[in-house]
Parts: sequence; C-alpha cells; structure tokens
Amino acid sequence: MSPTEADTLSKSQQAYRWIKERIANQEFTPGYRLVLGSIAGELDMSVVPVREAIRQLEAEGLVTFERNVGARVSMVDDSQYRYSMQALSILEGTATALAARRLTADDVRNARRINELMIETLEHFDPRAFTALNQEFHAALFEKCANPRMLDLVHAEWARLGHLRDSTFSFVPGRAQESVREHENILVLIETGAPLGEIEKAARRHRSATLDAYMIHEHPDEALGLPAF
Amino acid sequence: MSPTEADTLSKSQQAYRWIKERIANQEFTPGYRLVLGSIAGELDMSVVPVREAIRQLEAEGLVTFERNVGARVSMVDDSQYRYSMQALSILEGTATALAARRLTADDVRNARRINELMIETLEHFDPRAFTALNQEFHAALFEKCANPRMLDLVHAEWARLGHLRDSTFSFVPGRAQESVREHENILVLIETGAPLGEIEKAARRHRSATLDAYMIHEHPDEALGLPAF
DNA sequence: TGCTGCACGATCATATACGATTTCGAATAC
DNA sequence: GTATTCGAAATCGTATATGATCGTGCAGCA
Repeated sequence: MSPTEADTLSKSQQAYRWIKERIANQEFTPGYRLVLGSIAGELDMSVVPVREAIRQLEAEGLVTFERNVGARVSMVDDSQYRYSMQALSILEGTATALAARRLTADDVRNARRINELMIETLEHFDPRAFTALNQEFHAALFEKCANPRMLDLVHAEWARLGHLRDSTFSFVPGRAQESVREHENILVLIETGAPLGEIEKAARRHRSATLDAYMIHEHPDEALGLPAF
Repeated sequence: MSPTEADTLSKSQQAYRWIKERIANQEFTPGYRLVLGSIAGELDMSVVPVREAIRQLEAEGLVTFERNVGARVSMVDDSQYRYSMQALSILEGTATALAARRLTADDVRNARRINELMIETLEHFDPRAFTALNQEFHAALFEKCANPRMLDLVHAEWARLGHLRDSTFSFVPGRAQESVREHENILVLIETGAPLGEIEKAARRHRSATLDAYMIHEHPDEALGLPAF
C-alpha cells in the first residue's frame, strides 16, 4: 500500500482540512459559495463527508449555513477581528495568570529564549515568522494554565484569529519592538512572583496594545469603541 | 397536512434537539453510548441526520466521538463544572463591564426588578426558579455588551453549564441571600458610573463566590486549586 | 490453566439514488 | 416597460445499500 500521508485520515477530516486550508489561503474568500457537489467531485468523494466537514466548520464559525441553500465562507470584517482580539486579551491574560505559579525556571528560560529569537529576527523583519514566534512565546506562558477550560477557550480564539489574519504584525510592524520589551516585562513579573492580578493585567494590556496599534495604523479615524481596563 | 409543530425543522435538527434534551434530562447520563442506528430507529429516520446531529453535539462538547467506535455522552465530573464556572466568572465579569456604560436607567430598573423578584422567592425557596431568575438578572446586565464576540462566549459557557447542572442553587441554597445582596451592589456600581475595572472585579467575584460556596459545601476537603484574583 | 489467533457480530464510514426545496430566468399579462 | 407567474435547473436533504473497522468470545494449542 501507499498510505502517502493521509491513510489514517477519514474523508470527512480530509475534506475539513482541505476547505479550511483554502479559506486560510484566501483562496475561498468571504462570501464564497461552498457547493457540496463540486467540492465532493474535486476531492473525489461523495457529498456525505463534505457535508459533515462543512457542519464542523460551521460550528467553528468559519462558514455560515442556510437550509436548502447552502454554505458560504463567513463574512469577516475588521470589527470581528477587533472583537476577537479583545476577547483573546481577556482570555489569554487570565490564562497566563492561572499558569504563572506553575511555571518552572526551565519554562521561563525557554520563553525567554523564544523572545530573544524574536529580538534577533527584528533586524530582517519577517512578519509571518515573527507572528509565529509570538504565538509560541505566549503558548509557553499559558500552556500550563491550571484551568483546562480556559486553555481550550484560548486555543479556540487563537485558531479563530488565525483564520481572519495569518499575520498580525504585517499590519503593524512598528509594534514589534515594543512587544518584545513587554514580553520581558511579563517574564520578570512571573519570576518575581508578582500578584496574579498584576500578571493578568500586564498580559491583557500587552495584547490590547497590539490591537490599539493595529487600530491606529489601519483605522486612525475610527474610535475604538472598546473601553480599556 | 398536519405539521404538528416540527414541520419547518430539518431532521438533523430534530435529532439534535431530541438528543440534547435527553442529555439535559439526565436520561442519557455521562458515558452513555449513543448508537446511530438505535437513535435513528427511535426517531424514525435514517442514520444520516443523526450523524450530523451528533457531530454538532460533539462540537459543543456535549458528546465525545471516536472514529469507528461511536459517540458517548461526555464525562462531566465536578472539576469540569468548576473550570467552567471559573471561565464564566472571567467572561461574564468582563462582559458586564463592557455593557455597563451602555445600560439605560430602564435597563437597570428592570434588572433591579428581577432581583427583587428573587428576594421574594427566597421565602419559599425553589432552586430551579431561583437559578432561572439569576440567569435572567445577569443576562439583563451583560446583554448589551459592546463586544459581540465576548457575548457569544458568555452564552456558550452558560449553555455548557446548563447541561452540567440544571440548578446551581440546589447545591448551595444558603448562598442565595448573599447573592441577591451582591446583585444590588453591582447595580449600584453601574449606576454610579464606577470604573469599569471595579465593575468587572465585582461581577467576577460574585460568581467566584458562588463557586466557592459550592466547593465548601460539596468538597470541603479539597483545595480549590484555582487561584483567586 | 493460560494465552494466541480467528471468526463473528455490532457499529461506523461512505457511496449512490431519489425526492424536496430554492433560485433564477423566460414568457406572459397588464 | 414593468410586474407576475410558471417552469426548469441547481442544489440540498434523506433513505437505502455496501464496505470497513473494531470489539469480543470461542477454540485450539502450549
């Protein structure tokens, strides 16, 4: 046999990934009509697995579905991005605080290493790579969150953002320097055993600041409409 | 024709509701094996819609699914309840703060009315009714949240809790009095235009306190394991 | 007795087929 | 010229059928 790489993958899951990838690639832009039959033909399978895949995507909010009409890629405007970012700032801030006391010296060292990598890449700045490292850094901090439910929510929100934009720092490259400084600051708070409230606030503000930078850069005219904390 | 009541409902949705109801009713207890064929037979439909329904429920976390094996009602132990409550305390706290500035005098009046209803029912205490009113009260406060994404998350978490326990106050009836007092306190904070941080903290603590009461009542021996803020 | 392997039953996964609903355009009436 | 109705094509919703996979119990052997 030649189970090239997707042998252990059910067709529904194949379809799921296939569609998701196209959406992430902007190949299927928002509003794009997802026709069961066509996709099934394209993937050389019947419509049943495709249906299931689309329902999953619907549950994640990536596509909207209307009965007897069909599915289309969800409309994602800037406001959704902003809202998701704010939600993430809340969730991630709390998750980071809930993980702080459980981080070992090694964990902190590792996070710092990632942050130093980010500093290095600042010279020949690559937004995509920087965004990826950024995610890695924060994951290192909140992954040990004492509350798995919070962790799930954080992951879900990260995934959601990943679909809306594959690189935040493409939009606000200037924010990168400030960002790594704040990272170090958070690390110090964790190391010195600062009150959890402080850590939460710092982590939350850190992300809010990225959002603010984005807003000022992309929509300088609009008011944020989102109260700060 | 006799479209008794479910004419406009697709079979997948019928199945979805049917199963969900059984789970809520404890008729399908955690660990219960959901067999596609049996359910399909019971509902007099083919397995296809049932499959879809189960996948939806899976996405919501109500059932777990294993390939080529089947679905079963998710195990929900106390810890999950606790984690969910804590997540809700965070989300709801923030949502309440994000809604505070948008509440009109009427909104506050309405919320206070609900709270007074809760006070009245304290005499002949009915946990179910009290819990329902409690939800109504909080919904009145956070429903105008400026961030719809946060609102979605709050709703989802409420729904999740609804499945785990249909009445929180069955477990800690003594908490009710304290609860309505804190409600009034939150209302005053909103009316007087307290800083959003204060409102958030109060709302968060309010729910945390319910969780603590539950813990002390049900698991006095266990440490919370969840740091307070 | 205890373990290995096989075969059977239960259940899931997918394909194909058909009926149902919606959408869109063309023909007709005004 | 515009509005309305009718009909066909596209697409979805579900049923039925068949192959694939997993769990389990029994038989055979050490």
